[in-house]
Amino acid sequence: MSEDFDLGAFLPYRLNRAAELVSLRFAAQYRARYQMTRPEWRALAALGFHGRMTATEIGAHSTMHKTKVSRAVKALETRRWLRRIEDRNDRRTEHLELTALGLRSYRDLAKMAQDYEGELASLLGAGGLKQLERGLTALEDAMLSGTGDRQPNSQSKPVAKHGER
Amino acid sequence: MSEDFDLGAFLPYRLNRAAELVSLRFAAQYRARYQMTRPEWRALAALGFHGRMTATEIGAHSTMHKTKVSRAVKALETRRWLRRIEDRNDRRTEHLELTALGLRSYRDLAKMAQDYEGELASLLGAGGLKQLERGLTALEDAMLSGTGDRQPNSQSKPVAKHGER
DNA sequence: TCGTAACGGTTGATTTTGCAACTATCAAGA
DNA sequence: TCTTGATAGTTGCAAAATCAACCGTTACGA
Repeated sequence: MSEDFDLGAFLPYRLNRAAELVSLRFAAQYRARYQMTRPEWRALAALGFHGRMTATEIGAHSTMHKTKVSRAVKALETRRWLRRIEDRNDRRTEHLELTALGLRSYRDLAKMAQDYEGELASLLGAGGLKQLERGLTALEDAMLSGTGDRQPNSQSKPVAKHGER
Repeated sequence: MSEDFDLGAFLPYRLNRAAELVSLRFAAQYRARYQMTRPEWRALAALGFHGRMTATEIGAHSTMHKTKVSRAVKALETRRWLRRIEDRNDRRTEHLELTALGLRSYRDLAKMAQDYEGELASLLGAGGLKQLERGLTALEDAMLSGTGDRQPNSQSKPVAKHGER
């Protein structure tokens, strides 16, 4: 059966699995506490951590598609956790900023995140954690700078479907 | 703003990002070549690699929800890439097996996967790869054995037999 | 040998996503 | 000024993921 391809060792497979295991557990926490979705938490975290930023910046930062960001922002706005501030020089963009309410929630969630991180760290042990972090750093560097953009077209027959324009 | 929580270093965040970057690029390949979805590729890979197995086993292995597996299997069956084999002792379960056609596609895809893995490895460098792998192993061990909790499945199973490696 | 609970798997409804097309704005030329 | 082409962000819609209920079957204790 197995020829020489080892599925269990295949990096995308392992990474996905790991990411799922790690983030689902945390997602369950903020979901239970605030009924918030993952994109919402991500946007909130970005804003809380970096302070005022635009939707596009949030997207770039958290690798979320702009529609996801748009909807997450709308949801947070509805909760009155953030407000939009227009740019005087460019009326297309809007700067986003957490309200006091939003900031409070952010702090609470950041605390939870830290706790969770500590939990993970102790589960992993110092050695495992360090290796994982280094490995991830290497990967990030490789993926982002190594090949420039993110259009996947290395080898393989393209059967381009949509696309023109 | 930032207090002491560092979003950019938050493990779930980094892992998700990494997993996305790595698997999306590969997903684009098999999608372009065979018009197949991620669950389909996963099911195919599991079957191709492990040989005959049941839908539940596939799910346990690839951490896919049973409905996802069910639909992926149906799709693969429609393509005539797999066949169902009934169990003589238990008429609820069905064993799944790739057809010759399915096996051929699996081999082709496994080849692509290997190529991709090689590409990743060279991007990462020997050191980075090794660290990432070790870190992932540590994480897997920690998450799976460290705390018995499993996914939020309505019908959870008693600790899947992860003969994994 | 019932009755009940659990299991393997499927289906339909609901929610979430991703893509494409759209609005509105800006910027640079001709 | 009038085009043409980007850019920021939103929205409609179709594909995909999730959830809950379901069917037929099996396991097991009373």
